[in-house]
Amino acid sequence: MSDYALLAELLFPHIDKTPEDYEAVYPPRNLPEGAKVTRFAPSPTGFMHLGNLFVSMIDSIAARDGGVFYLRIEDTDKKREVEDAVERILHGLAAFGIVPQEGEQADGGALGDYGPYRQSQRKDIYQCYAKSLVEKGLAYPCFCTEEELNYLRAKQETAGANPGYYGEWAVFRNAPLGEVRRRLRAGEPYVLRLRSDGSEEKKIVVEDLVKGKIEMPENIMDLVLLKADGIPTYHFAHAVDDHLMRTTHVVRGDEWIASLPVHIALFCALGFKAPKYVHVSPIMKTDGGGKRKLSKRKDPEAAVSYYAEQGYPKEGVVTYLLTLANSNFEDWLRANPGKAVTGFPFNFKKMSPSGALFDLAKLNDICKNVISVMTAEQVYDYVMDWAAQFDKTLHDLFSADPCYAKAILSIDRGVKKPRKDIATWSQVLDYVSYFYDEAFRQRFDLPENISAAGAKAILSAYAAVYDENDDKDAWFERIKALCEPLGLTPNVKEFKANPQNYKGHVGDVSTVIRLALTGRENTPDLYSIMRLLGKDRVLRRLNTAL
RNA sequence: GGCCCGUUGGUCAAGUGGCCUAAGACUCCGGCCUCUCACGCCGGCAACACGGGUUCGAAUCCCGUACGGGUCACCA
Repeated sequence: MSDYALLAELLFPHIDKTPEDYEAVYPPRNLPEGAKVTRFAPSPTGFMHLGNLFVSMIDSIAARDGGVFYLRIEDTDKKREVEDAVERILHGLAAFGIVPQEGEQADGGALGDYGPYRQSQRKDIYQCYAKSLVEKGLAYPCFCTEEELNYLRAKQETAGANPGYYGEWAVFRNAPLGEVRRRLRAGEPYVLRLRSDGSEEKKIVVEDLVKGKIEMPENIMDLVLLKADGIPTYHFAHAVDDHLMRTTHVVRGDEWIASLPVHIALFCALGFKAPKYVHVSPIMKTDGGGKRKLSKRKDPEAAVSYYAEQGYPKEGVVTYLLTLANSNFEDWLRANPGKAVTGFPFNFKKMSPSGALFDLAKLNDICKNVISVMTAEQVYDYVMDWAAQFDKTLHDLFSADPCYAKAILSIDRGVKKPRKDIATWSQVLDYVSYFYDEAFRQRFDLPENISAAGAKAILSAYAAVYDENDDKDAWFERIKALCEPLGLTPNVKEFKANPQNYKGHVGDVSTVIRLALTGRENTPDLYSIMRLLGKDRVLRRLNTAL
């Protein structure tokens, strides 16, 4: 038995499976040609960053056409773990219509044949591959303490060498078997390190699907594979899991690019074929003069939950994100109205290699468009869902009389040029408030060109002739008829041509009425509003406005 | 500092050597429509980071500079 084999047995006596056993348990997936296997692999902190949503969305859309998108929990760092994290992650995704077909579930179970999907439950698998690496002389135990590592770094600094555990500096790289055995017997803690055979002179080349060709020096670090507690580092788990779970495309933030040499080295040492990499740029925001990544600590809009709370329609957020991912998405949407987003021919290569600035104005515009083409019924349902959780006042108002609520939402909806007033559900209460006596605050801010007496005259004259049975034309005729006795003109064009001849025009009349009925100068179509308000409310407001 | 990535209007971006007098969308500003507002329509402001090459010809290819970002853990 070789020293390596001896060492492997010494380190992992309890591991009796071989990599071949696992290969048999997790065979290549039987999928249609070209189908992609993607995964979302968060650590269970429970916090969903906008970037996480962005990546998951890409994962999920890439796995269409017979592929698989699964959720894997990377809980190799117990310090960061949070209760209920998986549930929160799944909720965060589902709120935007993203549902992994496979992987960890909220109830602690899992879907799929390639599990467990929680890294803390895969210890034996990692150790099996670690053992095989030791047998091949590609990994070894290192007994350095934190202090020793600090000392090493200090020494490298004074020597002008690059810091790190590598080459000549790797103290346990060639430790004799006897010493290892002695330390092991003494119960000294150790980590397992890769015995790197890389050379700085040589390059690795990775064809990234968004960044293109990336060339970097080979890895020379004897990086940690297994931590002192026997749990793998991200790098080692990535190689083992993505191979065994047969991931074809790894979509992740581009902060991982720097680790590419390490990952390539690991896939190579383990004898695996590396997946395709899709390194996406972070979503940025401006800060002072420059731009920076959306920060979990400083920016509330970095959290996916923010959009739910603010009441952004999920389709709007997804559309915006998709626009950032593939800028032709908006054009496609316009050309294919009503089609499900899953029909969009998403393309990794159309993703921008540089980071996009988050643009709230654009998001709002998209959301307004999205909501404007919904039916009143749909809007009502969404609003109720949102209000149930975030706005009791609105929820009470809307549930008291659903028909009335839907009638309000129907104004200028379902026509060729629908109104676009609403960007978020949280704006709905303000939008509809004057339809409800409970929420209506009567106030009358006199427009500049109208006197209090003039306004009063208009209101009383109108109250005298108002007829709730008028159709729209009759209604407008009645308002126009009010003009001349009061020194105004019903003809706006005429007014514009000879403003000196009149005190105002019919627009001023309707503005005064509008003000009395709604408390604001700008609203949707007044006639529709009055029909909904009904005779009693109209007359009461007309009479009490001033 | 080493290594890597990026850089077209205020923002997202099209563009893969001649079709670029550089598209479209958002924002902003005019105007039209109009009972107000919104919608819609018409129009406008506004960009290839800089310097060298290669080429008949460069936003596009190469080199350098500047600026921005990332990364150098027993975190992911």
